[in-house]
Amino acid sequence: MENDCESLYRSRMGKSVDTRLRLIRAAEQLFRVQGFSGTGLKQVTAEAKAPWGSLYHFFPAGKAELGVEAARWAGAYYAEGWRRSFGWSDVPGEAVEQVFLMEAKILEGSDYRNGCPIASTTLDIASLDENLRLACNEAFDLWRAAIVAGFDAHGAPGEEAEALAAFVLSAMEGAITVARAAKSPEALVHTGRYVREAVDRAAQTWDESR
Amino acid sequence: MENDCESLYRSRMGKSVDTRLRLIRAAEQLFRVQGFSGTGLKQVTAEAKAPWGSLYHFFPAGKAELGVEAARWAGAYYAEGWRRSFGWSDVPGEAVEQVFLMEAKILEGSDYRNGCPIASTTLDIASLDENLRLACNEAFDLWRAAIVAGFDAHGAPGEEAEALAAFVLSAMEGAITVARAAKSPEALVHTGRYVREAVDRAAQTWDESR
DNA sequence: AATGCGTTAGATAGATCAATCTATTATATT
DNA sequence: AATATAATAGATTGATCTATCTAACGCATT
Repeated sequence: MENDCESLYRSRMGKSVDTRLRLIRAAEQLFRVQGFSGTGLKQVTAEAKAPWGSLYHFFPAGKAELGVEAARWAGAYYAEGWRRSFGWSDVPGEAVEQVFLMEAKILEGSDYRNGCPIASTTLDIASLDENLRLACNEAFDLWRAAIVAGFDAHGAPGEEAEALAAFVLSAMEGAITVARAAKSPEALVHTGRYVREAVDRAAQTWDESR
Repeated sequence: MENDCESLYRSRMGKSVDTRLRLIRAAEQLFRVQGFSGTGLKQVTAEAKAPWGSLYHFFPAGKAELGVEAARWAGAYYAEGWRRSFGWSDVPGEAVEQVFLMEAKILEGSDYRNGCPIASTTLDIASLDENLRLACNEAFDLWRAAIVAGFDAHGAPGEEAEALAAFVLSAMEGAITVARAAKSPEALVHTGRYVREAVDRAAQTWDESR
């Protein structure tokens, strides 16, 4: 419903959407580095090169609303990343491990600052703001669904695909956290290997001829 | 060095250590619920029922120092928990899965507020304060070492024990995060099961007769 | 040209933040 | 008992935070 309004809105207006999107993306990037609570709105407008007045023009409910939109944006964007990753290999375990290794590269390339905006927002605010918690959960759910779809395409039974995807997503999120604390890719590399083995083993029982 | 000073200090003084420890524990608990940046020092003193002046008496460097001590306390405390958990079962995979299920109970019993103080501090501040990052990393390292010791006791080769422990720890941290966003134990239950299977499979190759 | 609306612009308020400061109370040692 | 030091107590400061407010600007359509 709101999405329909939004896309209609976007098709009519031009420049303003840029500002709105720049604010969302700046928030999302800052939340990755320093969390939701650690990020000030002044900093968001500065990073987005957006005027202060525009922030409350586009997000009348303030920081919480911006957080929800940042979570939605990250949810949709990285779900697409997961979808693409399953095209990297016909072996689902291999594709999943590649995501871990790619994430390790991203962390290394950003001095371990470029983490997950959903995880940091969840740990900061999920217990205090129900709307933000739901937005974070929906982002995780989109990612989980993308992983499930990747397993489904290889004939995985629905229930196993769901459980396995929850495991893959959890392992990824935790490995990012541990790797950031250590400033080392080790957690991602080791976790990625064990996750791949688990996926490969599960995939052996799947019916590829479906 | 500082630890020697501290224990000497503690053996002489009585009540003050209570206050100091109450501040650390209050900080640790608040960081779990709402993260490092989301927690105000006023709130810490209120929760600890400690006078404001005592905070800067015991932690002259302020919030960062309190965060380091909270991370150290959590590191030592939960390392002991991991150590105990390996006494719960002779099968290491079973013991590890029990930790996942116990964590699920802790989350359920706290309305999914009682998360990991190290993870939330890492995602909030690890990129901005090197001392805090190191303290978080040391906490994760203590936990990882405790898990390694559990595997070693079953004859695991050192290198495999290290990698497997990094995987177990990452999966646990991520599952807590995802479970909190969902307000559901599912991520912990599913992740715990796949982690147990991975540990069991690895343990089959270990020499129990050492 | 005039009108209307979306957007920009930034000053400002009011609350809260971390941190500093002085003074008082409690405790241990001499 | 006297002294020194640790700990308590809380007022206060200056910075920063979120949010509100008014005014101006840009750009359509009329």
